[in-house]
Amino acid sequence: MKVNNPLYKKIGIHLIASIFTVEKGIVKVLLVKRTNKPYKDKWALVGGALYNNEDLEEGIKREIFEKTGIVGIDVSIFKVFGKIKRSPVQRMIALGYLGVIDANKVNFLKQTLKTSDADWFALDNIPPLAYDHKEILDAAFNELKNKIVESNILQSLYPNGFTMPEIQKVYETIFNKTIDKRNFRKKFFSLGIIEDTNKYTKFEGTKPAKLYRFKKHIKIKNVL
Amino acid sequence: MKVNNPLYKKIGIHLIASIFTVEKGIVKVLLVKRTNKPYKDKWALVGGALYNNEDLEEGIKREIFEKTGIVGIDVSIFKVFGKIKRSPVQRMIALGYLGVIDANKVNFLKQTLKTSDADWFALDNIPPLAYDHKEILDAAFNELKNKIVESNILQSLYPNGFTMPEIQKVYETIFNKTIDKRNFRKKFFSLGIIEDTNKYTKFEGTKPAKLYRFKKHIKIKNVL
DNA sequence: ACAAAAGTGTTGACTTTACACCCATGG
DNA sequence: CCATGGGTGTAAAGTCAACACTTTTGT
Repeated sequence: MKVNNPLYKKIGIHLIASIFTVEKGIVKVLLVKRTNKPYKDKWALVGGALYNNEDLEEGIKREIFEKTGIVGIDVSIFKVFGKIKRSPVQRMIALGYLGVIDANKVNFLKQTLKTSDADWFALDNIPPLAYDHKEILDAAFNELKNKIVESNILQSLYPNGFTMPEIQKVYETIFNKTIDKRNFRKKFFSLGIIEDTNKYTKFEGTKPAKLYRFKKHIKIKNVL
Repeated sequence: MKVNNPLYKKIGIHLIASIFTVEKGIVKVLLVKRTNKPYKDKWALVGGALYNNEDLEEGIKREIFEKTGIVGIDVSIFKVFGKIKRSPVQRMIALGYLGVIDANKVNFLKQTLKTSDADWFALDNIPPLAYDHKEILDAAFNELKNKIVESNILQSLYPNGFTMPEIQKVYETIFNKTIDKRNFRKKFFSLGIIEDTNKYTKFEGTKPAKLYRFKKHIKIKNVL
């Protein structure tokens, strides 16, 4: 069978990742500078167009690799952006992806075939972005706030475990408010997504802090 | 600018709606029988391919109209289905939509240019479906259970208001369990999405039941 | 007057929030 | 010995689940 109706042609899929990190009380997102038209020399979220011979997951990972050199990052889809003119070239539907990594444990390329620069940007200091990427970024940050409550999305920030004070600070940063430490511990532990190691390490204080880690497999809560 | 990379071509978007109704304690979904290849003469969810000159919302409404004659139905996107071989014709990404209407207040066409039949099917009596529509339907029903908890998605079932006993029955049907009526009233009212009318009507009993209605503007929590 | 469904409150279990002091370590 | 952040419990308020009787109407 062949597709003949011209209205069905010339549609593409953008896979666009908002990759966040949290550092010293600041949430940052990874942006790259484009070298190609359209939006040449503009900053943009990491991503690009899906190939017709790859699955979505493959596609977003390939795009992240091509534009940053980063491999092994977990991202998940959270929203669809479909306005007719969101791309000036041809009709493109964007699938928004969300991920979190530790800026200190990842190396990314400053330049690739399609980018001339890459960097972390604090959310209150975002330069003008290509396409509708600002809208996508805002939606992604909003989704991040939902996701950290009952998932292990922060696991990639702490592959080797974390202390309560430090992860509490991440929550406080993302939610932009302070949380009582006794209540935070009780709640966070009772979610059942973390477990005790028997190690200790230091965060900000002089007293060693207990090290926790995310459980490997988190069961997703069903409404029913 | 032109798109040259052949890997970017030959991708299309399916817009696929799972349209539910609830009747006499049974949840049903609207299916249509296809007259075109592929999956000729198979039952399918309502939907089709997006045109490159229409917004997503326009597209799904056009598809619903073309395949059923129904207008004015509200649907919202809930998930993306992107496996490479989900369509045998060419690469298609499906956007899954979800809606609810009252089967008694809507008329749909048994035949259209692209369908030879249409009907409501109880969820435990679904025929073999085209494409991956069974998977889409299952995901949609699951999403329906989430959505009815904190949205006015059932509004279309009751444009003129509803009584507590009748809407409780809808909840019990969808969740397939009984609910204490005192607790149901308290919870449902406290959600803040409905309001009192001062009318009364009859449901199953002889005693008139108070009529409630959904508030006009509820912000709906979308998963996607 | 009776059948059938509508309507209404209270209690105990559990969850969430607010709040203050001692502990371990490095300098 | 003191400064710094790490670590801990309890009580009050709010939320959720279980449970039984009275009211209104049609026949």
